[in-house]
Amino acid sequence: MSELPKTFDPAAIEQRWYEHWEEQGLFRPARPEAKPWTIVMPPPNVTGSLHIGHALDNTLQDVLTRRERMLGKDALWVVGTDHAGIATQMVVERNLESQGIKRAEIGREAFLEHVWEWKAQSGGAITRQLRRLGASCDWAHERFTMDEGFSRAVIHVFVELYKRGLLYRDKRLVNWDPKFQSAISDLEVETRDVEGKFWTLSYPLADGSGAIQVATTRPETMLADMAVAVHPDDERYRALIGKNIRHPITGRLIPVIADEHADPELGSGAVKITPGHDFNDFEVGKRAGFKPAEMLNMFDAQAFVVQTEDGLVPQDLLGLSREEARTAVIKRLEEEGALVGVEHRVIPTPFGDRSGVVIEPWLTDQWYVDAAKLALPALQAAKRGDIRIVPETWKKTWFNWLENIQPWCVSRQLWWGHRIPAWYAEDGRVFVAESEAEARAEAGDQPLRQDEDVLDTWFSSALWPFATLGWPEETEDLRRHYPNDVLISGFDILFFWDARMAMQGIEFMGEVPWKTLYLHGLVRDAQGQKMSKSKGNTVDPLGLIDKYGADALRFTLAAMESQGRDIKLDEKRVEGYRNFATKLWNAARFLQMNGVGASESIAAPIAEQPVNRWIIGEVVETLARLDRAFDELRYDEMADAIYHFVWGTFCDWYVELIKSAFDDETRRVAAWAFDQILVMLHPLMPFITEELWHAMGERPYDLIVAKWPEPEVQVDPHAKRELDWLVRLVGEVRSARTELNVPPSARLHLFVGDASEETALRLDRNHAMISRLARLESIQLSPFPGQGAAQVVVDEATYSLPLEGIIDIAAERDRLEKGAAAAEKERDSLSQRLANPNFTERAKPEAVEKARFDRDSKAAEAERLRAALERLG
RNA sequence: GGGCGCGUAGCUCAGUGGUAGAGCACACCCUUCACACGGGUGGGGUCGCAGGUUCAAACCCUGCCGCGCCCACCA
Repeated sequence: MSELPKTFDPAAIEQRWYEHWEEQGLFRPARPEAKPWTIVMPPPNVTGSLHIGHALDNTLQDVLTRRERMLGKDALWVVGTDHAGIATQMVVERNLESQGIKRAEIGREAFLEHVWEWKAQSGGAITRQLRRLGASCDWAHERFTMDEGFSRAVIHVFVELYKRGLLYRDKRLVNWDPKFQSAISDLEVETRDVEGKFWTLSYPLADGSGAIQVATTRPETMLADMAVAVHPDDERYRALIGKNIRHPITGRLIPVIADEHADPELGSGAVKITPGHDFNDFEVGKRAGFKPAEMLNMFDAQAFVVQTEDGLVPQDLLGLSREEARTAVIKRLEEEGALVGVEHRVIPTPFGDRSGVVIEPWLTDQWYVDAAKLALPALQAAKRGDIRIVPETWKKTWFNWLENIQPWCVSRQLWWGHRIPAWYAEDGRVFVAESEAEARAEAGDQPLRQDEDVLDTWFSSALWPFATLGWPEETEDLRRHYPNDVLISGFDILFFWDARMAMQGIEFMGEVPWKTLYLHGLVRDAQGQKMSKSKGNTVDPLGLIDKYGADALRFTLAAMESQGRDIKLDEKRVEGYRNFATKLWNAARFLQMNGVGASESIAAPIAEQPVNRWIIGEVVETLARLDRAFDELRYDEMADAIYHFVWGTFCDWYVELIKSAFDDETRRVAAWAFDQILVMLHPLMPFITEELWHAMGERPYDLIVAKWPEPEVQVDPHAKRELDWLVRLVGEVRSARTELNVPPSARLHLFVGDASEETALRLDRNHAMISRLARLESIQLSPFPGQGAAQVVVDEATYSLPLEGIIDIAAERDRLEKGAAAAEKERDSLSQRLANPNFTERAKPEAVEKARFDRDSKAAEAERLRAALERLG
């Protein structure tokens, strides 16, 4: 046992304990016989740094993991990092550019070397930061989405999906990011409203018989127009269907076609069709018989105007950006008198979520996963309950998304990532294989060229729950730890990651990846604003850890985590829980000073004294609350249960009470109860609890691997009632003292009237404690004979506190009057209810019974208070 | 246009059918021998609005108002 310093300094203990746990292998002690329990950490970006969202996510995971470990299970928390294709490539590219190095100039291999170098340099940051938070993951088996084994799994999945017909190459419109010059998936597109214009243009009929008006928000794409569509039922245009239009700028002859896409209600009812640059028009174009390969394209990869296949784009427009082209096109139309009208309008516009530039629908060859086929089992799994989704409200979102899922574009025109295992022969044939050798074996003797593209980062991270366990090898870990027990993630990656994991997990493992999916909200600032670097309102979790300790931050995040709601983080809360840690620290100091050490037994000690029997019962009840909160994944409830027990029950009452009676029994019970606190609090506050665990005495093992309590003892109802009475009595006396302005230092005599035998016994048993807490000089079992006393009523008895002339009679009368009136009001309202036959006949008998009991006790209390008023004179 | 959620004490949030809760903030008192990062006592809410169901509604139902998020191709 070591003596504790006066104040708790988290910085002094956190690193020491973390290193100890890790060095001793305590995050995953060998437990081959134990029941496995598994969770995988959403892999953070390898070159990223810990933000408050990570802190929340990983706190929630660590809390569960630590408890499961204490429950004796083989608790495995898989940890690793993600190569984060676009994000990482972007950072490295920017770094190189600041040194004047261009990616395109140095080439693929040299660039990748730079990325690996950057990974080596900055890749450890986030894992070091996770350690500071106290994350007890299995570092010994840390993974990376581009490590050798994982990459093998990724390639294997690609090839398998291809063989199963679930993955294919296709030419169609994709969301093209002109900044990254890569395709991105639907999910990476963010639609934002932008102030724009809505132009109405006049397209002349080729035969000179008139013109059709069309409207557009993107006039520049008219350079690739291939038709004008009208609704087949639209009488106004029926005669024009099949006629040609001479395009006002290119002179291209384009047909007027009939298609239901044209909405007669909108604009003129006629719409220009640009299949190569608009998703709707692409479909219309296909219906009109255009093959994707024939669709006109007028942009290069950076969205600058290029010549169309038919060579009809005027020379002066070539090389312009989208914005310049728009201006130029409008100017020309104006000059030709083809511009009919302009109105201002809010245009929903697609942006790349990372690049922030406007996304261009662009015609390219890409690899697609048949997501609809993979989604079906994931959908059913949640419907059947094989995946329990918490909070349940997300179920509907899950269904809705999976039911309407579109093909998933998985190829990216990047260099950093898993290169697509497809090889092209000169004759155009494609060979998908796990290695070039295999492809060559299939292709025979001819030159092969590997696909230049890499896979979407999420394609690989979707395999996280099983590829980290050794798949496709049939390892022991895989057998024991798949499916995982829980997945904890922010709802912002529900589609990106969670749903894809479910899809891939079921496809390749035949089972859901996890039994429970817990979704938490976003961490916002104290004003409820989304945190962002540009707004400058981010909260640095490491700064908070420096200032208040990791335990305080963890406790705050858990306490504020309530059923997936967003968290408004206020530093005051962190401060408050730091204070809580200090409170616990000082309770430990107090116990130490009074000869309380480590408990000799795990089982609750035998106790005679009510105060000790009571606190044992309170531990048992707190444990039950805590276990329930864990079952329901209610982190706020976990925090609330332990916080109120430690501060409100243990420190405020038990410790205060036992100050007057430190005997051996009390020492044993206090030691046991405090040990239970350390165990129960450990998942939330691992550092301080481990420190105190050892500070309290010699231990055969560390707290991190201590046994989670099992409720072996019963609550003693007698002790509970007795202490409840004691707390109320002390409270009443304190309240009277304060309200009558009795100096805190004054010690009063207490006279007790109408005490039952039980009350007399209780007063006798707890004499010292009551006197101490209520600051009494004496307690006498007889009514106060004189006048001028403050009086309080607790149950059947009336207690008088003579104040020898210092009492303010008027104040005391007010106080008693207020109490009596309150009791009478409640009595009357209950009487009224009981007088209603509808209530007594239809309400549940227990409710009626309770109402009667409450009415009677309120009536009695009112009577006693009235009597006290009488006595006051 | 669809879907989800929120509106309870000054602030942040629990509470989901039986007499309104917590933390912080606020007021007053206290250098009581673990702790002022503390102790004691107290003030403060017609539970967004309006209907309905029920013996009984903050809680269930309907509508409305306000706020937020997600999904969706209105040219």
